[in-house]
Formats: sequence, structure tokens, C-alpha cells
Amino acid sequence: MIDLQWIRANTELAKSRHSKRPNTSSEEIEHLIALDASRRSAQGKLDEAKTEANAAAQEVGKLFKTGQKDSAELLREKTKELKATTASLEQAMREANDALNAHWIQLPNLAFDEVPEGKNEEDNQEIRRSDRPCKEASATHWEIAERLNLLRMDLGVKLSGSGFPVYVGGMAKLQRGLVSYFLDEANKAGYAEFQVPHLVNEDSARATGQLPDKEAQMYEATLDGLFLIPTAEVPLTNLYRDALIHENDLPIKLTGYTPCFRREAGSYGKEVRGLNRLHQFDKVEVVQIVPPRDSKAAHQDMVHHVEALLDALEMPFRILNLCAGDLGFAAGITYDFEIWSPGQSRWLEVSSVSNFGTFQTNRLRLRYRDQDNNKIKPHTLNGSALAIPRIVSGLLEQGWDGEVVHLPKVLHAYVGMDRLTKQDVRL
RNA sequence: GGAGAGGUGGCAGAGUGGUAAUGCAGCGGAUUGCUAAUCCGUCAUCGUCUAAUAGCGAUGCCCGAGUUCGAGUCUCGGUCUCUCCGCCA
Repeated sequence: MIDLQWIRANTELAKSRHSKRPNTSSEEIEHLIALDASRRSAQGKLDEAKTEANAAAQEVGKLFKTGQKDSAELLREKTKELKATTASLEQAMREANDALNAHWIQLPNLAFDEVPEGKNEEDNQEIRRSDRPCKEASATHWEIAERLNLLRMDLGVKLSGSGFPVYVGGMAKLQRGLVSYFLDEANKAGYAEFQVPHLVNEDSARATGQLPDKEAQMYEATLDGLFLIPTAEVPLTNLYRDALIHENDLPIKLTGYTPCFRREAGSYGKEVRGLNRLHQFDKVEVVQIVPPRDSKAAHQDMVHHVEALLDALEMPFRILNLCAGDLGFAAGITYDFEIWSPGQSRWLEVSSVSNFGTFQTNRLRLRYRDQDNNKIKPHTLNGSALAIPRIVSGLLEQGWDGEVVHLPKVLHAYVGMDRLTKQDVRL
């Protein structure tokens, strides 16, 4: 959640940054400040009442000890009355606190200054693109996959439903190879590798901002109060929930491969053809936790990491600075990576690299001590490096020669072959 | 899933119902040829006051209810960890 102390001190700035997003108003910030003020005044009143009650209770103890039974009994009756007062003030305090939290937690992060104005994806700002040529009109990846018998959506439907693909032979190996390749590259770039749970509890989902915003996006195991992760960001970042670390531990750089589960309710048509949008897909994620002064550099660092991966895979790509309207709930700034799909003649998102500022830190209750022993809120960042099926669809369309799919050199050793050919698996 | 034991600050670790010891680490200071040692202070959160400190108040002993004038301590429910049993890749 956004930083309340900062907003108190920089109210006007907060309003303008908040209002950059569509469907927001500066009244929401004013309301937040008002709720905070009434919470604090409620606490003041409660504190006063409790001071009195505490003193009285102590006095009773003393009177009993010194044998003054009568006056003790008298005072005891009085403190009972005090109790009623504090009880009602306590109730008021709780209500003020709940009202504050209810409003606070549903406010999105403040957009960074560098975020362009805008309502939707049309207003995103292109940062740069690779100089690799974008091939024209080839076959789509689902046509290629069908020709080579690499993908069986129908079997996935039988097992689970639409959006749960079954990959066959070389395509399965390709995905496994990509996971290894991406993890190796992340390791080389200094990210420590983790294997984490694929189901998380409510606290974890709230801390990274999936709740309450994206409740409908996640699969939920209601019987156990667990959510299937929509991204490895959730378990990886939550490793540092409720933690007090030291500046010397920073920067923290984590990576992990997990499947990602997304309900994607309401998607349809060409959006969901082939591998475009899935309920389950594999992804390698990178996460950084850094001192506030370093977060912009860390963001660039992650962008360069993703860029290098796409270059090694010989992919034509472009980088977009998402406008305020397209920015996710928890993000302060996001760069999207899109690769060119010659089969579909459009750009497809393969990575999102975001800086969250202190938004997640506040929910995580994560702090670090600096050299002077001050407690500081670090910034968190994460990015896909990379989402596997979208890369696979790109590789299929880019490498297709009408007969086989040629794989980029860097993958030959990882996949154990230099091309994908027709699979003769029978089902 | 069953039985038992336990959960106290960054860490370790005390605490007959009367309002959270002590040690270590950290931070500030004092002393000191250097290093080390020693001494004093500080060292959870929120609020209040302030330019900022100091000060003052409240909260805080896994979470939530309850008993009581007063709960780390007593009662109930939950949760997590450990040990044993059962089941199991």
C-alpha cells in the first residue's frame, strides 16, 4: 500500500500522481488523510481514558496490599465504570482503524513521474526496439504446432478444460530447455535460485498486491484457504515478508521457475488462440529488493537482462513504458517487452518488468537497517525472464521454414536438437 | 489424522494475577599511544509535543475471544513448530 507518512507530507504531489490513473480522483487521497486523522484522534482519546483506568487499577492493587480494604472496594466499583468508557472508545478506535484500512488497501500504487499519461495500451510509450527485422505473414504457431504434432489442445480440454495445453515430444523438451536456459542466465546475472510453493496463503497474496485487486484472477483452494500462484513473484517476494534485514544484505536478487495459474475470466476469440492466453503456463521470474536510491538502476538492470535474453534467442522485440492507464495495481512503473509474431502480425507480451517502490514493502512489513541503525523501507522489483509459451510460439513462427522449425543456436545444447520436426507420438 | 510439549524484542533467555529481568549483537557517547577492554546511554509499535531531540501517554509476550479493578501468567477456540504414533511419493 502507498506510504501514508509520505502522503501526509506531500499531499498535493500524491493527489496528482494518484490522479494519473484513470477512474481515480484526488478525493480518494483526501479521504485517506481524513480517515487517518480520525484514527489518530480516536487513539488520542482512547489513550487518555486508558491512562486513567490504568492508574486506578494500580491504586486498587496498592490499597489491597496495604490492607485498606474498604477504600479499595470503593475504588474498585469506580474502575468498573471507567471500564465501560474505555470499551466504547476502544470500539470507536477499532472502527476508525478498520475504515482506514479498508480504504487504504484498495488504493493502487502512485504512478512514478516517468509514467506517461494515458488511458489504455494505445498510450503506451515505446522506449526502443531491436534492429532485427520483423518477418511478414508466416504460418501461426498453432498451425505449425498442428503440422508437426507438437501440441494437443484437445487432450488438455479432456484433462482439464480449455487453456490447459498438452505439449508433445520436442515441444515439451523445448520448454524444459528454456526453463534451464533462463535459470542459468539468471544465475549468471547474480540471481539466487529458489524452488518455492505453488500454493500460497492469503497473507502472501495480499502482501504482493494480488488481493484485494486480482481476487478473480486467481484459482483458490477454498477448503484450505490457499491460492494457486499467478506468478512466482508472489512466493519469491514473500520470502521477505515480516523481515528485518541489514543494508549489507542488499541488493537481494532472487529467481525461480514455477508454473503460473490464471483464471483469465472473460478472455475470448483470437486472444486465446493457441498459446496466446493460458490458464497454466511456465515462467522464470526475477526479483530484486534494493535500497530506494538504487531502484531505478535496478529496474534498468533487469530490463537489460531481459533484453539480452531476447537477443540471444534472435527475437525481434520492442520495449514499452506502460502508461498510467495500463499500469498494474501494485506497480509504480512497468516496462513491457513484446516480441513480433509474424503469424498473427502483432506484438505479443513476453515480459513485464516493474518497480513497486515501497508499495509491496508496506504490505510485507519488510525493513532493513542502514549503517546508522535507521529502519528503512526498501523497494521491490520483479520481471519475467521469461514467460515460456509465448517465447515458444515466437520461436515456432520465427524458425519455421515450411517443413521444420529451426531453433536459435543458444538453445541447441539445452534442447538436445537444433530443430523441431514432426512428432510421431500416437494418441 | 491421533497423543504430548512448546511459541516472550534482531538473536538468546527469565518471568508465585500487580503492569516485561538479564545476556549477546547493533547504534550513540565517555575513557584510552594503537588494538582490545571497561563504563554510561540507547535499542518493538502507534500517538502526542518539537525545526529535530528530549519528554509524556498508549499498545506490545503466536492469533482471536473470555474471566478480573488489573492477564506474558487463568479459561476457551484457532494457528504454527518440535517429539512420538498412523498413513504415504
